[in-house]
Amino acid sequence: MKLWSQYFIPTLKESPADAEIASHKLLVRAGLVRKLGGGLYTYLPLGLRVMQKITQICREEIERGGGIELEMPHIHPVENWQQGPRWAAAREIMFRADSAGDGKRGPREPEYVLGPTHEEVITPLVKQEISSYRDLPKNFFQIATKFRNEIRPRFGLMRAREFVMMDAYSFDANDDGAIKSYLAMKAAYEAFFRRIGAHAIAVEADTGVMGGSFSHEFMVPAEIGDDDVIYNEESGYAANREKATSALVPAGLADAAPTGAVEEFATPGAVTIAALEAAPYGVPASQQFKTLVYLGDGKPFLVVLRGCDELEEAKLGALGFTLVRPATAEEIEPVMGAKPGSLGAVKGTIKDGAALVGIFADQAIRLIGNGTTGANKDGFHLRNVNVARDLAVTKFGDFRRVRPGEPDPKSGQPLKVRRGIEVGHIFKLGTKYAEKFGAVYTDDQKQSHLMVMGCYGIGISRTMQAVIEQSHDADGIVWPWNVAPFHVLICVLDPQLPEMMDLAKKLALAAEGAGADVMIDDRAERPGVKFKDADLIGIPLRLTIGSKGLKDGIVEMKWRAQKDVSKVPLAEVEAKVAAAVAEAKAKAVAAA
RNA sequence: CGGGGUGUAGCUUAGCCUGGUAGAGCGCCUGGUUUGGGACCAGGAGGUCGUAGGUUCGAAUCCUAUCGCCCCGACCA
Repeated sequence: MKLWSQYFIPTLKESPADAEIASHKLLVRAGLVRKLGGGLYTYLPLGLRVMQKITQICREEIERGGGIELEMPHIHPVENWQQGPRWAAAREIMFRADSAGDGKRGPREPEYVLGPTHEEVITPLVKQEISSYRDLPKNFFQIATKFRNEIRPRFGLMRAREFVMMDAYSFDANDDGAIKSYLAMKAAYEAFFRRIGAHAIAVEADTGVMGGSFSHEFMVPAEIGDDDVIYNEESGYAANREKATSALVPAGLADAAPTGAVEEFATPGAVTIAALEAAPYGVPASQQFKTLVYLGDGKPFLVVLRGCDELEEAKLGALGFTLVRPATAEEIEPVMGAKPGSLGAVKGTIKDGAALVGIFADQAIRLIGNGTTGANKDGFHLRNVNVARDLAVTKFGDFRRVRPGEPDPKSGQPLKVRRGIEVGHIFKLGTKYAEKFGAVYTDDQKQSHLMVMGCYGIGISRTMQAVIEQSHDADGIVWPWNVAPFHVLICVLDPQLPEMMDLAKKLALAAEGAGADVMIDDRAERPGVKFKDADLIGIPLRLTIGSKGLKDGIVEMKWRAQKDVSKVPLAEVEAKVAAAVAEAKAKAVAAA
């Protein structure tokens, strides 16, 4: 048991000026964290306890899912990253770990970076240590601090420059094994989030800079989340907006027949979809082709969409480029022969078609059939452009952003959208890293093969805040039992009376005997202050010992999540407290 | 990095427009009265007004630069 007066819980009546959302305010007000600088936080004793509880549950579940714990350095030789597949893309977010000495060593290139994640460390390690199929599969994990120079830290621990993450890396002999490892981790994640009392849902996600073949994000639904989840409850479909697709284009859609010859017409000054929709042209956006020019690793390519659709840039990741960005107007004209606003992908109209590495069309343009597009000649457009006959499409794909209300790819029912906080992510990586680092093993036929990898992350510190975001009320935090910094708070209203403190300690022992962490509020504060603080820090079970109750021979027992107070006769209180703790514990286990 | 906002005591802030040398509440310290939902009274400590220039007899206030922080966007656990 701990005595509040001997502990350190600096609660605040007012919210800090720089906190905007409930969970961020409560983190600070309840004395869980304090800010050092942008995206940098001290975990105060109470916050650290919560982190430790989450960490321990995470450790147990990942181990159950096949993980083996180790710990890697936070400082990485830059060579590891240069050798890996994503140095160009990832270096932006990495901190350099230069010497902060007196400068006598002289300026030098960064030789070290602070680890934002550890594929570049674990893969060489496994390459060095494992070379036989007999030693596979293996799944290594750690729970440690990560460093990312986020362009914009946000919302307290939600996006910090330094944060605690569980990261795991699986190595399998083949694809089947990798899928098995992936599914085991998915199950471990689900168990973890259930146990800590967070309602997280697995959604299909884009693989981003990690690369790899498929992935799921674990999202805690919350208004303040950074991500949009596209979902349908009945069918169970759920995907990150970046990845989400819909059944907008029917599976058996036949190509539309041409309606006439392609015809050029003058459109002076009309360089937007909206301008062509307006008089005198009157072409609905849904009948226009939108042609965008991008650079993939420096080489131009086109993306063609319906005029009414938005490009989902993340989906361009499927094209296999390392770095993708929109081309500038200066880069576009020499290739296309026109400025943005008059661009199109009609065969024979592109000035330097040979420069293009591809023309990628969203499949939804097939719904247009015959439409209007730019002529690659400033001030002119083409009509009667037939998708099958006239467009020089290299490949059709899914590049548009899905909108709510479109048919669910699983059931055809309308899709919905809601915000979520990403608290975990699992990737099936494939052999991308194994290739770069030469992680190979020998099978029972003396043949060499690349290991097939997966990687997995849970934002521990972010999860702590997500739990608060999901579980609080107007008075403060309402901790789920399994992550509460303490389970039982005993408020002693007259701590100067030894008999009250004796009773408090007796009850504390009873609660501890039943498996609870107990805090006694023995501060010389007025009752109102203690009750307000108790609600604020959100301890699940509160016992109140005061002269008023003792006169009637009772102790009060109140659950943080409920309104009613029960009065327990002194003769029964030890047993009742122990029973309440045992019951809460059992409930928390049953939920998991 | 683009757009917007903000910086005054440990915290929340007033004052700034219209320049005259900083005020409140909370917290803290002392004493007293209180004691079941953030008590009251009296006294007290605590501020180079983010920083650096400039204008002016005089700058928290006006101008310039710079830094920090917050929000929106692109990226991520």
